[in-house]
Amino acid sequence: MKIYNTLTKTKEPFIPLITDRVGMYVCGITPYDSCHVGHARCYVAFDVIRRYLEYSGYVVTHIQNFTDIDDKIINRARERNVSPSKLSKQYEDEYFTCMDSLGIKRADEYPKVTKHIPEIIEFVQVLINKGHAYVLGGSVYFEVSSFPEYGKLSGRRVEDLLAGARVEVDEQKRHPADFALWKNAKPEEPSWDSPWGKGRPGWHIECSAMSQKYLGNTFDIHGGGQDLIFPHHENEIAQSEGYTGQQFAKYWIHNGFVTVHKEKMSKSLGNFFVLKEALSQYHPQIVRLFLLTTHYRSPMDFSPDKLDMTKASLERVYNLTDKLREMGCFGFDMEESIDRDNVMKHHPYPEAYKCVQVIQKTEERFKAAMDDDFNFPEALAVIHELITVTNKLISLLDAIDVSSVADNEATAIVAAGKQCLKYSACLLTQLAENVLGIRVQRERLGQGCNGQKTLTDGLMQLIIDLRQTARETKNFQMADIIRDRLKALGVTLEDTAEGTRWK
RNA sequence: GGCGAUGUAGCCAAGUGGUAAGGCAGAGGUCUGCAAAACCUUUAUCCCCAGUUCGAAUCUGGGCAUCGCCUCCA
Repeated sequence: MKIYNTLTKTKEPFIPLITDRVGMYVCGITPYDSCHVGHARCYVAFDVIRRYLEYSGYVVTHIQNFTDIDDKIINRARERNVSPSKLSKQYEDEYFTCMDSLGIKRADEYPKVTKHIPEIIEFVQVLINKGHAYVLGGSVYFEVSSFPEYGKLSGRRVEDLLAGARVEVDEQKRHPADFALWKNAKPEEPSWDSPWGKGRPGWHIECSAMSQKYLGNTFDIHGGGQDLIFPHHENEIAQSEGYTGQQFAKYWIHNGFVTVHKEKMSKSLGNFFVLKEALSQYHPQIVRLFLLTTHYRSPMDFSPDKLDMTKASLERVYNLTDKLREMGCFGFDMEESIDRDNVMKHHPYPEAYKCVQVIQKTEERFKAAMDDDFNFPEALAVIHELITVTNKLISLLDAIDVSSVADNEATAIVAAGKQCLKYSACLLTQLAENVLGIRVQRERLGQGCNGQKTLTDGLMQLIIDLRQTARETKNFQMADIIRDRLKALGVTLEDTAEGTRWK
C-alpha cells in the first residue's frame, strides 16, 4: 500500500509503527455552524481510508476531535445569547446526524478541548520549560524560531511568511509568526485557571495534546483538509515535536476541496452548500457516491446536475442487485463459490467463461487501485466493470435454456454460473458496501431524506385515484378489494364528501 | 510578492514513458405486447509551442488559462 505523504510530497509505502495496527487522527470540526458539503467530503474520504485499512487487516484506532471552544464559538454564542457549550453541542449533534446518514463509521473517540484543559496546560508548560514558548501578558506563545524545522510540512519559510504581509502583526509577540498556545481571558469569556492566569487554549494546541493522549507521541496517520496544512498542521508539528523531540505523525494525508463553479466552497465566500440541505434533496447514498468519484486529493466541483449523474449510476447498481437478490445470490461467503472456474471453462458459451475470469480478477484489481494512494475512482471503475460483466453473465445464463446442450450438462453449467453470480454478490457486498460504504441493496433515491415519505404519499394518492376511477365506473367490487387489502396492511381509507383520505 | 495545484470525449473522471479505464448523456441494434432493465456496436490522440526519446497525455523548458494556501476554514 502506498500513501501520498504531504510531508515528503511523494507516495510512500505504508509501514505502520506497529505491525497490523494503525493510529489515525483526523482533524474534526469547530462546531459553531452547520457542516457543508466540503466537510462531508473530508469525512467520507477518511471513512473509506479507515475502512480500507481495516479490510486490509489493520486494527485502526481512529481519533477525531471537536474544537469546542474558540473565538468563533464564543462570538456566535454571544450573538445568539446561548452558552458556548450549548451551541457546540447543537452542532455536534447535527454533525453526527449528517455523518451517520452518510454511513460514516464512528471514530473510536471524539475528544473535546473543554474536556482536556489539564492536558493542554501541562503541554504548554512543558513547551515553556523547554524554551519553545514564552509568557506574555497572561498569554503564552510558541516561539517559532526555537523550532528550526518550522515550515517543513507546508514548504514555507518564515521569511516568506513575513513577505506576505498577511500575518497578523501582534505588537506584543517576539516574532510575527509566533502563535498563541494559551490566550489570556477577556472579560466575560469562558476561561480556565492556569499558571498564567485565567484563559483558554489557543487554536492548535488541542490537537497536539489530545492526539498525544490517545495515540502517543508518534502515530501513523494525521489527516484533514488541505486548508489545514498551514498554519494548523504546521503548528501542531512544531508543538508536538518541540515537546517530545520525536517525529509527530508519519503520514500526512490531506483531502482536496469541494468547489462551486471552480471556487473553493467556504463560509467567507458564501458559496457553500449546507450539508443537511443537500442531504434533504439528494439521498445520502448519492452524495456519498458522488464524493468518491474524484480522487481524494483533487479538487471536485459540486453541482446538482453532477449528483443527478451519480444517481443514475447508483440506479445501475441497484438494477443488478435487484436481480441477484431475486435469484437468491446474496448472503453467501466467498468460499461457497468454489469450482466455478473449472465448470465454466467448459461452458458452451466461451463468452461466459470470459465473464467469470473478469469477475475473478475483481478483488485483485480493486486492491491494486486502493493500494495506490486510495484511488477511489479507479476502484469504482472496477466495481462498474464487475456490474457489466455480471449482467452479461446473467444474460448468457438466461440464454442457456434454449440451447441444445444435454439436460444434465445444462444443469451443471447453470449451477456453476449461479455460483459465479453468488461470488459477484459477495464482491459487491465486501468491496462496494464494506469498503466504499455504498450500500448495494436498492434504496429509494427519490428525494433525499424525505424520499420515503414523498414516495408513500405519492403511491397512496395513486391507489386512491385508481380506486376512485373504479367507483365512478360502478366497479365497487374492485374498490372494496382495494380497501380491504389496504386494511390488511394497516392502512385505513375514509371516503368523505371532500374526497378519500388515508391513515 | 512567496509557495503549490490543475487543464484528458457533450458532461464527470482515471491513467504519469509504449499507441487513451469507468460513469452519465447521445446514436444504431438485439430482446420485449408497450415500456423499463440488460446485452452488442458506436462517440477523444490528452490547453499551446519547443525539446529529450525508437516511442510522451505521461519527462524537460517556455507560454496560456483556471484555482488554492500564505487570515478563520474540511
